Amino acid sequence: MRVGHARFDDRIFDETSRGSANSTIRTGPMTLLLRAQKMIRFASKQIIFHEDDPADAVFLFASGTVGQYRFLPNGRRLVAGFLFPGDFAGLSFGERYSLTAQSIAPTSAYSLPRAELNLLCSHSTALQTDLVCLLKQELVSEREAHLPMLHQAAHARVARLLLMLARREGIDGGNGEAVQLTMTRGDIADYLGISVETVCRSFTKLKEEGLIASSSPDRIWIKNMARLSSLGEGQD
Amino acid sequence: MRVGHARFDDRIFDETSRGSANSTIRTGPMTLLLRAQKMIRFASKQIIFHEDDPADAVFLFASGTVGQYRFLPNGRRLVAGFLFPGDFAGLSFGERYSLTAQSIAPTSAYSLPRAELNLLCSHSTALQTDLVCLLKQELVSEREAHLPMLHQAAHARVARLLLMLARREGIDGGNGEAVQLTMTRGDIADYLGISVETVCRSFTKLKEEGLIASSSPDRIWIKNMARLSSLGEGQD
DNA sequence: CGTCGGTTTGAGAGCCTTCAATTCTCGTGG
DNA sequence: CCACGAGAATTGAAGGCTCTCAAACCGACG
Repeated sequence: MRVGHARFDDRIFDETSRGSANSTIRTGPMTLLLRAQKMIRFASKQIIFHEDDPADAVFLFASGTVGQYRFLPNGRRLVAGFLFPGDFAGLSFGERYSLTAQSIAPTSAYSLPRAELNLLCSHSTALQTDLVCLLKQELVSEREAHLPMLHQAAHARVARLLLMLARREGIDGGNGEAVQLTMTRGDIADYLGISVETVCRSFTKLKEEGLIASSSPDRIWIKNMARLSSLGEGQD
Repeated sequence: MRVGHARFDDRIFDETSRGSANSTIRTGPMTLLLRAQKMIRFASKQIIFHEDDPADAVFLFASGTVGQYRFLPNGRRLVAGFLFPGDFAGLSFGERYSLTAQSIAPTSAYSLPRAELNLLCSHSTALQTDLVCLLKQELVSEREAHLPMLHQAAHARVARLLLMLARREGIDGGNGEAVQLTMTRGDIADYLGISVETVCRSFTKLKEEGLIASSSPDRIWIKNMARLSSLGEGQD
C-alpha cells in the first residue's frame, strides 16, 4: 500500500498494523535498546557512514532503504546488500567501517554510539547473547544471498533478488500486491554483479515468459511464483 | 559428483597424539579452550559434519584442509570456502548445520560439544567476547572473499584464490616457496563459480603471462606478485 | 518546452560453458 | 621393473551468454 513519497511514520514498528507482512520484526534486547534511541532522518542519496571512517555507531533502520557498497580499484561499485526497516548496520565492523552506507530512499534510523553499546554489552549477558545471535543471522543470510549468485546466470540472479524482496514484503505469490523496487537498475546491477543492460533484458525476458508483470519500472507483480522460485533457487 | 551420506560414525577417533603441528598465531580464549579438547583425525574425503544434521559441535582445525559446501537443486555444488589450520567451523550455525564439511586432505581437529560451549559462554564474558570477535572476523572475511568475485572475470577469481592461499602461507612474492593447492580443480571451480575447464585455462594463461609457474598441478610459484595482486584485487 | 537522469533496446565482440578428446599422474598388479 | 587403469588435468571447437558501445525512449522537473 506504500505510495511514492509516503511519510515515514512509526507504523513500521506497529506490529498489529502490518499483519503477516514483515517477517523481520524482532523484539530482542538489541532491538529494544536501539528503539529507545534518538531517531535520525536521512533524505535520499545521503551518506549514513563512509568506508574507512571510524566505526563509532550502530544503526537500526525504521523506514526507507539503504545500500551498502564499496569500490574496486578499477572503479566498479560493489553493492554488498540492501538494508530495510528492521535491519541493523554497523554491528559487524571492526575499528572502521568497511563499507559505505547510503540511503536509496528517504530513511529513518535509530542510532547508538558504539562505545555505549560495548559498555552495555559488558554489563548484560542477554544483550551480548542477542548480539551473537544477530551476527550469526547476518552471516547466514549473507551466505544465502551471495553464494548461490556466484553460480547463477543473470536472469536467475534477478529472480533471486525479486524473491528476496517479495519475501520481505510478505508476498507469497498470491496476486494483488506488487514488489516495490526502491533501488535503481544501476543499484541492482552492482548488487548482482551484472551490467545495467543485462538487468533490463532479464526483466524483459521474465515479463515475456509471464513470470512477472509491471506497470512501471519500480513495481513488479509476481505472476508465477512457482517458476520464479525454481529459477531463483537454481532448479535449472 | 554428489558424495554419499556419510555420518558421524565414519569419523576416525584418535586421542593418542596431540600433535604440535599447529602454527596458528591466534591465542584467544576460544582457541585456548578448543586446544584443550580431544583431537579427532580424519582421512581424506571424509564427512566431518553434514548439512541438516543437528549442529551439536564446534571445531578448530589443527592440520589438513576442509571444504564446506552444499548443493543447488540443479545438482551444482557450491563450495562456500576452505578451512585450514587455525580456522573454526560450526560457530555460526543455528540448530542445524547449513553446510557439509568434508576433509580434502588428511585433517585433524579439536572438537567441543556445542552445549558445553554455550554453558561455558554463559559463565565467561571473555569467551563470549571472543566469540563475537570470531563471528565478526568470519563475516568480514567472507564478505571480502565472495563479494568481489561476483564482479570479476574467471582469471581474476583464480588470481584471488592464489593470493588468499599465498597470504595464508605467509608468501609475499619473494621467490622460493610455492603455494600448495590441496584441493582439486573441481573444488576450485565449485568455489569460484566457474567450470573446471575455465579454471585450467586460467592457470595456463597466468603461466603464459609469467605471473605464476608450476612444476605439478598442485604446486604454484608466484613469479610476479605485483601483477597477480592487481589482477586479483580488481585493478582492471 | 527542453533538459536530465534513468530505463530500454539493438548490434557486434569477447568470454565462458559444454561436449569431446588427449595427456598426465600415480597407485596397483602382473 | 614395467604395463595398466582410473581419476584428474589439460586442450580444442562450437555455441550461448554477457559485456560494451550506441541510440532511442520515458518521466520528472524547472
